[in-house]
Formats: sequence, C-alpha cells, structure tokens
Amino acid sequence: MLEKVYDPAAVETKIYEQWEKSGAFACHPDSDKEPYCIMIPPPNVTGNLHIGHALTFSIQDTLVRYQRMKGKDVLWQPGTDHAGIATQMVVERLLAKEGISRHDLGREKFLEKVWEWKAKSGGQIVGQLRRLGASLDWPRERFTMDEGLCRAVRQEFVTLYKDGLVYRAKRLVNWDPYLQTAVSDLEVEQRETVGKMWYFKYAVEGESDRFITIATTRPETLFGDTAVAVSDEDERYKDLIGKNVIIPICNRAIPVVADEHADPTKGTGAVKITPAHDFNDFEVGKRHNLPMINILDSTAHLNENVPEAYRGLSTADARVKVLEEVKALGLFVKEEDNPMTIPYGDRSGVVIEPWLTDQWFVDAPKLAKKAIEVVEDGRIQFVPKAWEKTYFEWMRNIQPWCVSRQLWWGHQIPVWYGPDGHYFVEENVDLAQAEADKYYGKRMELTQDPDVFDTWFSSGIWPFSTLGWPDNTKELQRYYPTNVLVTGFDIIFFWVARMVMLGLYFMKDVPFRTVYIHALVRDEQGRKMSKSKGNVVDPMVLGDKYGIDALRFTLIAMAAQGRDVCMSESRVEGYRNFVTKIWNAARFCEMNECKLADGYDPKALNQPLNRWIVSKAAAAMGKVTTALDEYKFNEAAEAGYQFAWGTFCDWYLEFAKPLFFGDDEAAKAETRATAAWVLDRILMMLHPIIPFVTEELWSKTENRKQMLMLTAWEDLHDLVNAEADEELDWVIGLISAVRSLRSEMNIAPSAKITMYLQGATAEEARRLDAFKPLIKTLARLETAELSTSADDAKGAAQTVFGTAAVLLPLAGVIDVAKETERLTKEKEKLTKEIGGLEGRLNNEAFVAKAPEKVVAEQRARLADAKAALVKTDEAMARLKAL
RNA sequence: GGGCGCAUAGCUCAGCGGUAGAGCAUUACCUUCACACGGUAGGGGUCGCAGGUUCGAUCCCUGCUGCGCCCACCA
Repeated sequence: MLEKVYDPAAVETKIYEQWEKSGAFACHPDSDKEPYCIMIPPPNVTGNLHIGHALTFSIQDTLVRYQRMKGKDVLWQPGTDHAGIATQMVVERLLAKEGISRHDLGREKFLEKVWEWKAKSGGQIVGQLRRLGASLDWPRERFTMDEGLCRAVRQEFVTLYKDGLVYRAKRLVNWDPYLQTAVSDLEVEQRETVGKMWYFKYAVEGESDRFITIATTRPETLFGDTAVAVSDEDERYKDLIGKNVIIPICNRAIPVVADEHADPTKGTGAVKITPAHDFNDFEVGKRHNLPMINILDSTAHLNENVPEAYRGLSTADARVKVLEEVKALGLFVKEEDNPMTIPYGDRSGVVIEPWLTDQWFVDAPKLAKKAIEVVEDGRIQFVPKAWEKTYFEWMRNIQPWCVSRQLWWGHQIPVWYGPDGHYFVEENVDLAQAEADKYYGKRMELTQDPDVFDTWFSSGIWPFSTLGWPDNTKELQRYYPTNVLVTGFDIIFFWVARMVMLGLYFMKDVPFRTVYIHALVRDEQGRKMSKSKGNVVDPMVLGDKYGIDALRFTLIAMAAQGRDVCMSESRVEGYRNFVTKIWNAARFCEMNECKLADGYDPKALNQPLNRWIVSKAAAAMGKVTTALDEYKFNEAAEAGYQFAWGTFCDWYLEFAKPLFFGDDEAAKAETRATAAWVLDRILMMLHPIIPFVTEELWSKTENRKQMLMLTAWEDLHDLVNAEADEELDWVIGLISAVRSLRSEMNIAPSAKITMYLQGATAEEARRLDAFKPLIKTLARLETAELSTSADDAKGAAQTVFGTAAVLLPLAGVIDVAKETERLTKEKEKLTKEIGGLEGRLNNEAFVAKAPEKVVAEQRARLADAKAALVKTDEAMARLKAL
C-alpha cells in the first residue's frame, strides 16, 4: 500500500542509486541504435549548483531521458571545468586568510594547494547534479585538466600555431592589476560613471606664448604621451602639424601629428596620444611610428618612466598630483563633468588598464568566417532563431582572441624559449628540445612559457576532446557532431562561438546541430540573481523543501522560449501539490485494485468512459511528444499537467467510482485495467520532467523490474478517437452546465432536484440515458429526465446547453429575483453577441473575403446565440408566471 | 551611438489575424468514503499609448512612452 503522502527525500536517493548502479545512464557505442548526444556545459569544478544550473540541467535531463525512452543510444557527457581565474582566486583568498600569498609558496606548491582544494570541494557540484536527478554517463566524466584533455589542448595550440592561426604579439591587452593577468574583452564589464574631463595647455616648442589645449579624462597618463593628434582639416591647428609641443611637468617634446582619430568637433579637436595606455592611441601610434612609453607596472602603479616624484604612486594618487602641478604651472584651463564608462574586471572588480604586453593570440577573424557560414546555411540552428542575430553580430566584429593568461592554474602554454628568446612551439619539452638542438646546433637550456591558457581555450574543444580527440575513437566517430547544445545566452560568445570555430577547424564539422538557448532565471522582482544582492535562490533548498520533482517541474514549466523567467517559490509549491496529486491518484487506483490485465487492448473497449480516457491519453502523449521535439518545454509540462490532473483525476476517476463500487463485473474489470493502463502513460509522459515520483510509482504499482526510465516512449496517435471524445465531452459539458446553474442559483447541496432536458436530439437523449447514473452522481441530481415540453419546468432555472435547454424545476427553492437577474444578464450578453455577429455577417466585404470556414463558423454561432435567446425569453416568461 | 527584447488578470507568465488563457493569489460553498498539498462554482483584463494595413488587429507595420539586456564609443 502506498503511503498517504509522497515523501521525496526518502525516494530520491534510493531511486538515483538504482539508476546509477544499474548502468541505466550509460551509452552504448557498439549498439546499432541511433546515437544522441548532449555535452554538458562543464560547471566550475569547485562551484556550487545555482538556480541557473538547475534550469539548464533540468532541461538537458528532460531531453536526454526523452530521447533514451524513444530508443536512442544516448550519451550525456558529464564533466567539470578547471575555471582558471575563478578557481585560482578562491584558493588565493583562502591562503590570504592565513596571511600567505601564492608568491610565498611558489608555483609548484601553489598548484598543489589548488589540486588539494579541488579534491576536497570538487565533488560538490557533481553530487548536486546527482541530487537533481541528472542522468549523466558518470563513468565517462571528464575534467578539463585531466590527462587526455591536457594532451588535446596542447595539440590544439600547436596545430593552430603551425597552421599560422596563432601568433605572439606585443599589444595592448585588458590588464587586470589585481589578478595580474590579461583578460579578454568579454571579461571586462563596463560601468557607467560620472567622471571629469580636464583641459590642459601644452606649450608649442619655440613659440613662447602659443599653446595647444587638449582635453583628457586621464591626466596621469600624460607621462606616456608621445604625440598630439589633430585633424589635417582643422584650421585652428593646421600650421602646427609637424611642430613639437612640450608636455607639462616632464617637459618632454612631442610632435603634433595629423590623424583621422582627431575629431575637430570633439573636445578641443586636439588629442594627446598615449599609445601604451589607450586602445585608440595605440592604433594612432602604429600609424605614425610613435614610441610607446609604458608608464605603469603590473599593479597599475607608475613606473620608472615617469619623474622621480611620481614613481610608485597609484593612478588615482598620480592624477591628483598631476592636476595640482599643472595648476601650479598655470597650464590648467578648466574641468567639466563627463559621463563615461569605466572598465572593471568581472572577476576582480578592479579597474582594468590597457597595458602593453607580449601575449598569444588566436586569429579569430579567420576562424570566424566558416563559423558564420554554418549558421547562415542552417547546419547549425539556433532555437529560438532570434539568437542567430546576436551570434552574427559578434562573429562579424570579432577581434583577435588573447588566449594567454598570467595565471598559474590552467594549461601551461607549450612554448619553450631559448636563451636568445627564440621560441619553440611543440607538444612537449622533448620535441621542443629536439627542435632547439637543431636550431642552435648544440644543447641549450630551454624555459617554458610561464603563462596558461584562457579557460575557454580548453572548453572550446570540449565537444570532441571529451570523446578522445585527438585519437580517432569510436566515440568520436559515433557521437560527433552532437545533437544539441543547451545553454543560456550569456555564454554564446564565451563558449558557443569558440566551440563552433574550433570544432569546424579540427573536426571539419559543426560541434552540434542545434543550439537551444534558454532564459536566464531571475528573482521574483525580475532582477538578476547575485550573491551581492542576496537574492540567490538555492535550488537545493527548494529541492529539500518541496522535492526535486517539484523543482524540476517548475523550471521546465517556466522554460518557455523567449524571455527571462522569474522564480517564485509559490509556483514550486503548486507543482509539489501536483506531484502529490499524481501520487494520490496512483494510491486510489491501487485501493481499487487497478492492475494491468494480460491481453489488454486499448482499441477494443466496451465502456465509453474507457474509450474516452484512452483517446485523451493518446492525445496528451502526442502533445507532450510534439512539444519536446520542438523544445517547447513549458507546453510539454502543461499538457502532462492538464491531462493528469484536469482529465484523469477530475473526470475519469470520478466517473470510475460508480463503476468500481457497482456490480457490473465486466465493466469493473475493464475500468480497472484501463485506469492502470492510463496511469502508466501518465508516468511515461511525465517521466522526463519528474523522474523520481514516476519511477517510484512505476515500480510500486506493478512490481516491475524493468525501469520506467528505460521503457519505450509510445506513439499512441492511432488511439485518438474523435467519436469517443465527443460522447464523454458532451456529458462533462452537461454536468458542468448543471453544476454552474446550481451554484449560481444558490441551491443547497442537499436539495433534491430533477433535471429536464428540453429540446434534445435523439443522440443527446441516448447519451443522457446511457450516462444517467453518472450525471446524477456528479451533478448531484435526484433524477435526470427528458422532456420536450416547457410545462415540465415549473420553476425556470435554465441554462442552454448544446441544442437543448437544461431545466431545473425549482418551485419553492428558487430565488425569483436572483434568477431574473441572471437571465437578464444572460440576455444582455446574447443580444450583444448577436448584434456583433449580425453586423459582421451583413458586411459584404467580410462574407466575400473571409475564409469560408470562418464565415460558416460565425453563422453557426449566430444561430446558436439566437436559439439561446429564444430559450432565455421563454424562461423569463415562465418566471413571470410564477 | 548601434542592436536586441519585453509591456496581456493582483502576482508570475503562456498564447494568438476571427469567442482573451494557465498557475498562484482572491470570493462563496463543501470536514463527499485517493488527495484540504483536496473538491465545486465564481469574481477579476477596452492585451502600454497613438496612428496605419485588413472585411476584421491583443497579434502584422510605423511612431511614442516605460523597462531590461548586449555591443561599441567616450580627447
């Protein structure tokens, strides 16, 4: 006997263990089934499962379970990411608490600490994935820094280098002075601020009282100036081009150059050029062969290239001092407020400096070409399609990708330098040494590049590195390209674009055929969740409170295409109730001895009720199937919900009660078998979304050995039966009409009343007769009679149903005033509707141009409304006679 | 500055060229023998504003307002 209330906590662990132990999640590379593969977006190994994870993994698990049930050989590849910066930061912070910096430890010792930390806390997210019910093929779990993937990353880099797609260059990069590393454009967050614009005079060399005024937002960089640029069409400064001006304070002479960058309409039209500290100036500097003076050290403090008094100052302190000194020199003109955006590191939160360093770059613009093509020609499809635009926009403006990071945690770059700075790019030190030997003609000491790769450089090859690449494994042949990538839009650039570029380059094929972009989860007020706002919803807490199934159902039901979703706890609670409802329906079936019957044929049933529910189940199954095929998860959830609760529980089981308690043994047996059969279909269609409760009921209700998760998904479309539908739908409609009437008339539940059906067709009469006992019970009627005479209704409580009028003769019970009010209201409504319909139908243009079907529909509606009006009038008349 | 998206019931959201939908909340009634994490019946919306296309617009187009996001620039 099933317990009265479903206890998720007790069931979830047990069921998951069963699944995992039995190998139910495993793929079968040797099988002849059609393969289906999803790569998990590898979460940070030391991370924690947040609500966004819960959404994306619930969606993926739903897809994967569905495809498995459909008979595919499914691989859902698990794994975690080493997450360079994030992880290094966590460990550094822990060390900082003990007063240790990573430099105190040295690289080797520090890395040991990181591995220790990974070993200690790395299991958490994996455990949480299991809690969530994720059916990943665990024995295949990979880590972006395990041995095979390290080898893949080295080969990735060396191949790109040898093919000329990777190069080393001294360039301006976004430098994070806190983390002391380069970061990519994408890791820089622009924040709006109100800054200042300062105007200074630079003296023209050799002309004692001529000055040129420049405007700047960063006065402290004037020590790095190597030119002043003006437009060659700017009359104010034209004659200065080629002359020198003197930088205040350091009194260095720099040339005035003509450059397109200078816009006469902006500022003063004259721009100071600091090539080593500004991206635009860098370009100007290159055009004019200007020197590049780096005035900052790696921590963004002024270095030896500035006057003695400024050395070692922070940029902020230097700014104050420069302003004071410029004012003292009488070269200060004015200052203005200036709205501007300032770059901050998205990890460190400090101001990012453009800084001149040697870095490794991937020629992304070259790789992007094909990556654009495959989306244009549909070899990769975005769902929803609108995201293609975002993808294109970025790919068409893509910049070289700086892949080197000055961190310790990550894949160390496989480049070895000789004493003269010549470098050797090889997969390991032995190959590099061999090349060096050839190059130098003798053995020379080599040192490896200390830098590591951007995390995304390794996750960019995730779709094939996890399958064994660079070896040509059978998994690689079988599961690449993968079927779908499921992710949020926030990493389209970081990850999706890189995977497409690298997949096409190394595998000569797209990494996935579909990219499903789901919404971001926000809080109830629509704000992005973040720790600093304190509005983080912990999915595991919700899981503990309401059960994982309720959590998953909520997420799936919210996962409509299109927009961001807000997470509200009340919804989880509602779906927890749904899970309980299913549980209780199963319990009710069990109590009534509903068991699957040998030789049960859902096509050969005698009871109309059973034919009807089979047809409805088939239709629901079809809806869920279509919705999942189209990634319309909310529709799948809704179809299952509506059928299980609104159809099966609310109507079928209620209808079944009289049969279960009655003495028609044949009908009883058939209904028991049908109830069991339908309950099974409900478990099936809901299993991809709420796997735990369905699996539990699947095994408990019939004592089955075969797990639900491995059961075949059924195509029931030939069980849909319009005739069977119509009959019971009519009865349900009638019952609803009577209930509604009763309730509106304030008829006491205990009142015994007789219903007359006036003006019914022969078919309706038959139905009424056939279902009389059910109607009596569910509508709480004393008797249900047929009549063609209005006289039978002494009172007049009436509602129009189908072609007939339901009359409840209520003399003595009826509230005449209330009924009059109701009928008046109804009449008004009908008159209005008739007016609208007649207007439309009398419009020649409508009749001529609208589709015939629509016109016919409207005519029918008009006829119905008119008939209803007549009956309402009759009722009014009878009411008056009372 | 460029681009994208959103505005529908009190809340969170579906939907859609032809009777406005769900869940939650709310009201009334029901301790009915699976389930009060339940049942039945209701109330509540000129689908952001203004034009246009159309026989017909919540839906398509244009403009406006408000909100959000992305990218770029910022001397």
